[in-house]
Formats: sequence, structure tokens, C-alpha cells
Amino acid sequence: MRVTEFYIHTLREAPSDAQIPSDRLLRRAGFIRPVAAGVFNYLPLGYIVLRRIEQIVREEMNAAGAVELFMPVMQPRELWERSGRWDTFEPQPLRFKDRTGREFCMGPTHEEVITTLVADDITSYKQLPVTLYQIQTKFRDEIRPRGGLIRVKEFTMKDAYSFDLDRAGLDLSYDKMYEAYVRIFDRCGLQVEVVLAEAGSMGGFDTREFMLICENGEDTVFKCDACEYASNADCASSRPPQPLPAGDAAGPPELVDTPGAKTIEAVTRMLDTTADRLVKTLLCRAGDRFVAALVRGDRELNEGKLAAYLQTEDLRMANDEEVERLTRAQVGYAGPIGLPEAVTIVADHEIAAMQDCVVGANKTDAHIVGANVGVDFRPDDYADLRYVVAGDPCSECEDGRLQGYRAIELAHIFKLGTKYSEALGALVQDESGRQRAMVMGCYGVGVSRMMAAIVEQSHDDKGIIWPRAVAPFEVVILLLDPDDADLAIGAARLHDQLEARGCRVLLDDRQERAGVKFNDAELIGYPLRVVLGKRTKDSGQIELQRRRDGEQFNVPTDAAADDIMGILQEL
RNA sequence: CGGGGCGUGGCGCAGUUUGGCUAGCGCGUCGGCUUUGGGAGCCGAAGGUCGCCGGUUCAAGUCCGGCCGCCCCGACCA
Repeated sequence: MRVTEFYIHTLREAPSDAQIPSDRLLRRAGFIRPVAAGVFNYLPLGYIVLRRIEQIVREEMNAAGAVELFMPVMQPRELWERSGRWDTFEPQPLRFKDRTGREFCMGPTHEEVITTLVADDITSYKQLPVTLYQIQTKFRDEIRPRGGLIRVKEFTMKDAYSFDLDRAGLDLSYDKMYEAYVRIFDRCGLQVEVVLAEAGSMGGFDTREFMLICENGEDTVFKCDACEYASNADCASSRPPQPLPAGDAAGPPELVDTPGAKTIEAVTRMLDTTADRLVKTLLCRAGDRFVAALVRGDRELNEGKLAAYLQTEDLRMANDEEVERLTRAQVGYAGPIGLPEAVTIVADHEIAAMQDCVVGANKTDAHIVGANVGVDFRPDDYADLRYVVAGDPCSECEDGRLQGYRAIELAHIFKLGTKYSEALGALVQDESGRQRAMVMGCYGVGVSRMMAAIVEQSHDDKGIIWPRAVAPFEVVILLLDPDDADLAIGAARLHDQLEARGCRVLLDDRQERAGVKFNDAELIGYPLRVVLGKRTKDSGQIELQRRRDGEQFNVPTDAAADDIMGILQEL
């Protein structure tokens, strides 16, 4: 390929609204251009990279025994009614009606479609296991797109779905996908961390996320500094402290006036104490009952953990009116002492290690000091209810500490169980002739997000540094003097020889000054640069430079093609 | 949706405070000459409803109101 016959449009300066390196560089180098917030063009360079990533994914999926298919973007409402997700999926799918008034959504995911498909085709356990996948554009009406390709409304995703007769089969299918993912990221040069994760709106268990640690990521992961433990912040847990023995109370609790002190900060200031001596009482509504969640004053309640403990999906914070009814006080003074019997009290493990603490009095403008667990109030149960913070002790080893990192989520794998197969009637007969719901797994890779992640991980102040496997071209030949017939012929010959050897090579034959070509080559980030200029003629040597580290090589002109192929093999 | 910032040729910006005459600058683009191993020089040229609508005024890029778009921070996810 020649630059003059291709489509390369770099920008001298980065667009001013591009903030993070991947967005800045991908746009400046002419890989992507925004069309609307969270909606992008992939220009020819960007599209090559996207397809190369897709191809790696495809090869590894096939190698793992998955079979590719292609499903529609538009999905009828009825399908989503059957799974119960039409009104609950977040963010709400983009919806529209066709000319007859039939409602559809733009598929944000494909459990409904694939489960229905497989339900029709597969009726016997003998036809299992099956794993199907597609690489397709997904639509999510994100509340806020951001960070270039990191979070967008329209993106390329590989989604795979496994169907097994039982849990043991699912475990095998899941492990195969896990291994395939490890290979995918390895081939793309991405150093990912596999972390424990929550299932979110997909529903499921044993979920793992493949994360790239990166300051521009939107997720937070916690890793133990001593063992292998790594988890998304949403579900990270720390080792609970030793509970204090009961009966160590310093004295009886005392009601104190705290006029206007409705927040942890106000209470600590007014009582001249610290937040870790306060018990925060958060009233929640779970289904039709109320729960009081207790966490230390300086901690954040993790609603996901509480919902998991309560085994409900229907959990929310109580509203002001409910709080006032339960506490018979204004919002801001809830406490565990004297709540109605019907309110279940669940305390975070840390509460058991506190003594003489401050709690809300369930009375407007008042708190209770010197309150003690087991004496003045008794939680119905203890559980892990809080978000961990950096420095917390690891839950999995003796003396490790958790450290927090920002990360980009690149892939997510779940065990779904029978949630969708039951709802959508994906049943098979087992050996005994009984109907059983197929056991499903679901496995997603953010293909277009990977492109941004690679750039985030691999760039310098001059531009992108593509790993060879996904680079738009492996080699760029800079013909510095296109008007010199000898050089032009030599460059064309070298280009053709490399192409004949299967090399993805680009010849920069533009009428541009050397500096423009050098700078564009570094910005675009080809792994290997070949320069043909006056010096080539004088020395009989062709100059090569490796993008990653700037390492230079000189090879004799006549054997250049083979030498270049050799150097490429080592990249 | 809440909070903050920003909308002026393809890209980056000035001008808006204090309204005033043909709306400027750099890059890029087109033509010409020179130059030619790290984003060239000179000459000439094209390209803009100043985000949109309405209002104030003799006069609006500039003041007022409404709307739209984009970016960043918070609740979601590949």
C-alpha cells in the first residue's frame, strides 16, 4: 500500500476536547473521528486495527471450540418481555418502533436472542455443549460517554454464550473461555489483571473481569500486595477485625443534644470525636421490608453487598418519608437503638470491634454516645457490607494489604446458570428423559475498547507504539526523495518484495519534507520504520528503526527485504 | 440527571470585559517559484450563517432570554 493511494490524515495539533492519551493520539493520528458524543468514525487506519483485534479474538475463540454466528441489532420487545428485562435493563436500551408500530430495541446484549435460537435448535443433551459467539456492534445509551473509545454508545463487542447440561459442563466451558481470553490479551500485548467482579444487570456468578491497570480507567480494582487476591472495588472484601469481647463497656449510654447535626461530619465536629467512633445507620427498603445497615462512620455502605446478603435484587435506600416514619425523627438521626421490631439490623463486621460509639438517637437533634454492641443494641446479623479502602488487610492472606488502582475493563465472563434458559424455555432432555434448563455462561470482550486500551498502555510523547500483531502496518518505508528516480524505484521494489513475503507494508511516497514523514510515522506508530534517502544511495545501507525503543539497524540494500523480515520476527 | 467548563473556516486559537466600520492569526488546503534526512521560505488564492432561535439597539461575535451541542467530575458497564 502507498500513502498516496490510501487515506491518512493526521492533525498537527490534538483536538482540544480530547483529554486522555488514547483519544488524543487516535484522533490526531487519524484512526478515529467523533461523530457525536460517544459515536465514532473508524477511519481506514483505525478500521484495520479494529479488524486485526477482531481476528485475534476470532482465532482464539475458534481454537477454544466456539462457533461464530451473527445476530441482529434490532430485537423485538416481546423477547425482552419474556426475560423480564424490557423495563429493568440499565442503561435502558435504545428503543424505536417500525412502521407498523411494533417495538424494538437496539441490542445492548444478546442473551434473549441467542437463548431463543438455541432453545429451538437444541433439544437433547447429546447436542451439548455448545458455545456460540459473534462480533458485532452493540448499542448502549450510556448516561455519559467519555474518554474517547473507552465509554461510548456504539461499540464493537465479541459476545459468546455457552450452553451445557449441568454445572460441571458449564465450569469446563467457562474455563475454556477464560484460557482463550488470556491468550487474546497476550497476543494483543495487553498486560491484564483478572479480578473478581460483580455480575451487574446480566445476573450470574463466578464472574471475572479482565482489567488493564491504567490511570484513565473508570473502574477501581484492589490488589493484595502479598498474595494473588485481586477484585473489582465493587466486591472487594477485607479481613474483618477481631470482635471485641462483650462486657467491656465503659459506662451506660448517654443521650446528647446535637442540634442540626445531620451528617457524620457535623456530628464529629459537634461532639469533638472522629468518624471511626460513629456508627452510621442506613435504612434501606428490600422488597416490602426494611433493613437497617450499620457501618462505621468513616465507611461507605456497599449496596451491592447488602443486596447480595439479603438475596434480593430489589433494594434501595429508604426515602425521607420512610426514614421519618421508622425513626420518628428527621432524616439524619437514625440509630440502631429503639428501631421498630420489624426492621432487621445488619451490621458490618467492623461494628463488632467498636466500643463506646456514637449512634443516632432516633430523635431529632440528638445522638447517643457511649453505646455498645451487644449491650445497648444487638444486630440481627453481621456481614461484609462496606467498600474497602486502600490499606485494608487482605481477606485471603495473613499480612497483605489491599492497594487500589484505576483500571479499564476489557472483558467480563459470567456463569449465568439457568436464568435465561428457564425464562425463555431453553430446555433439553437429559439421559433419563427429563426436561432440564440448559446451564449458560456468557463472555464479553470490548473489542473497540481494547484498541483504546492498547494505546493507553503503549505510547510515548511522540505518538502511538503499536504491538506488531495489531499494528495497521508492520513496516513503513519513508521515501524521502520521491523525485529521485533511483530511490523511488528502489523503494517500490523493496515494498513489493516485502509484500510478496506477506509483510503488511506501507510506502510513504508523498511529496512531503522528511520531517513530516518522520513525525507522522512516529505519531501513527508503525513498529518498524525503513528510511530511503540520499544516505541510502551513498552508503548502500538502508536504515531501520524500531518504534518501541528507537533502536537503529543498518542493512545492506540488496538483501534488505529478508533482513527486514528477520527483524520483524523478533518484534 | 446534578455540578463545572466550552462553542468563531478542516485543526489550534485571538477578538466578547467596555457593542462600532471589509471578523483576524498560526497550521492545513489550492496555484507559482525556490528549498529538500526531523513538521521549509517567499508571492498569490480559496474557505466562516461567529452553535441555533428570539430580544435590546441606529448598530450584536460582543448585551439579555431560551434552546442545542461538546468536554470534564458524580450514579452504570465491554
